[in-house]
Amino acid sequence: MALHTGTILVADDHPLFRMALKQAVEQAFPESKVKEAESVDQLEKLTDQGSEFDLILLDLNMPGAHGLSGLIYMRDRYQNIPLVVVSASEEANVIYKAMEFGANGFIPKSASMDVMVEAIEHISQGESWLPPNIMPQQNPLLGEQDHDLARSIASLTPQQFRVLGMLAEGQLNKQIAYELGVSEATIKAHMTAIFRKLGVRNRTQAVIRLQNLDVGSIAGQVH
Amino acid sequence: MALHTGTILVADDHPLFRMALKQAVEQAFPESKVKEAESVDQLEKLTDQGSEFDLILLDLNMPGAHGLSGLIYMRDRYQNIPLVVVSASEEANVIYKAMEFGANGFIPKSASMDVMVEAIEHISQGESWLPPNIMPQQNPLLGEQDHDLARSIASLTPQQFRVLGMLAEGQLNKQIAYELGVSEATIKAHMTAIFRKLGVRNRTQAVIRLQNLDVGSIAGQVH
DNA sequence: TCGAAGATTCGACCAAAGTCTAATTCCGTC
DNA sequence: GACGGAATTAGACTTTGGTCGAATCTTCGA
Repeated sequence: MALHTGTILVADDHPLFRMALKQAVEQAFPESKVKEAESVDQLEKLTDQGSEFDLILLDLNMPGAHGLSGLIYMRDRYQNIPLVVVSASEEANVIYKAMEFGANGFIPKSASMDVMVEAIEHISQGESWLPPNIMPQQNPLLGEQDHDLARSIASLTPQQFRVLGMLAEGQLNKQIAYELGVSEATIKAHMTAIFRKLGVRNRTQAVIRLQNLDVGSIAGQVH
Repeated sequence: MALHTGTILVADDHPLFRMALKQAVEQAFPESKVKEAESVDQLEKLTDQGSEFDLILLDLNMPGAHGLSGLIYMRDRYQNIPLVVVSASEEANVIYKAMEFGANGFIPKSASMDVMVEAIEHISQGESWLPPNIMPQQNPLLGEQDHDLARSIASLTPQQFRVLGMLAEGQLNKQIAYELGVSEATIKAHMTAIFRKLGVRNRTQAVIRLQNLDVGSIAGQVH
């Protein structure tokens, strides 16, 4: 694993913040190359074109990454690459869950440049990193069904994950088909496949199942 | 407002915990009458039959109360009655939101009997009450759209709120119709009315809109 | 007591969602 | 370079969802 250099990917849809992250990376590793992506689609294009990365900084609020499901999906696709979650949220709950879903670190967007540099240095050395005020969580927050759901999401194909994301935004099959440039019949076929993998019967239940990821124990489990 | 006595309603689906709450109430106010309900439906039956209460202890995980939406709905229906949220969740976020949505107090289920008694005493005197480790929140957590949504939920009729709850569990119109003993056409009509009030076009968007209540800023707002 | 407004109910009709089958393309392996 | 399996695509068909108009029922105040 690259200790001093390598190619680092910054995936965030906010241009200013992407720039700040890039600077932090370059300060920590002057020799490193930094590439940028402003959506999950762009990120996948880069890797499809053969780009290889030694570290990914991932914003969970970015287009295409829908909360923790984006992390789960990415974690499975790039298993050997350290993955750092960058997020505006500083909820302890979210941070713990991100780590349990396999993030190598968590950098809050409110962090100072120095802290970001420090975090990146730690993580690139194979250590994990958490915000200073956050204690490492001992007892797992996630239950068996959470991991089931994670496995389901990880098993989605790229196109299916894209479709699921648009479903989670409440779009109609017709709209999704138009945006992806395929027929409505195709989207329906993807939907059926997604429902099978998530273990639900229809789109409403799919959305409910997904929301349990982020909400978790707050509102109690649905029987 | 009854300072020393009155009728108090304990609404919780867990029998053991209902008993514990009842004891706490009787210890705080030996003169008081305690009535019990194990679902929102039962609670509404009691008030429909003319019962009047001076304080309601409400569990948000109870059947029929779907998270914070249950609080919003109840708060609007019984505006002059102090409403205390009792919940297994101790997330600061949830507590603050509950208070912003008009709860008069928040009692975590992990609290000791003494603490519960103290909380009930405070609230019955018109004061608010929070768990000891929770600081009163200064800046509002909720945005304008949250209050819009709250107004929408408050404007639902009892039957519509029931239907919305079952929708949020992922049930089909057919199933909801069967459970409520009406025709499927009726449920569809309720759905249309609910969508209008929530400002959405279909059931999937309705579920998404509701989830923003509980999740709030955790995963960021949808475009 | 008599409306008036809202709540609840329902049937008919149209739109959207979901399933099944199957063709085509893509990718890694032998 | 051919083969096999998975992904993507799509058409035909069935089921579910959603809107409209309208009939009862309730409730509350004139």
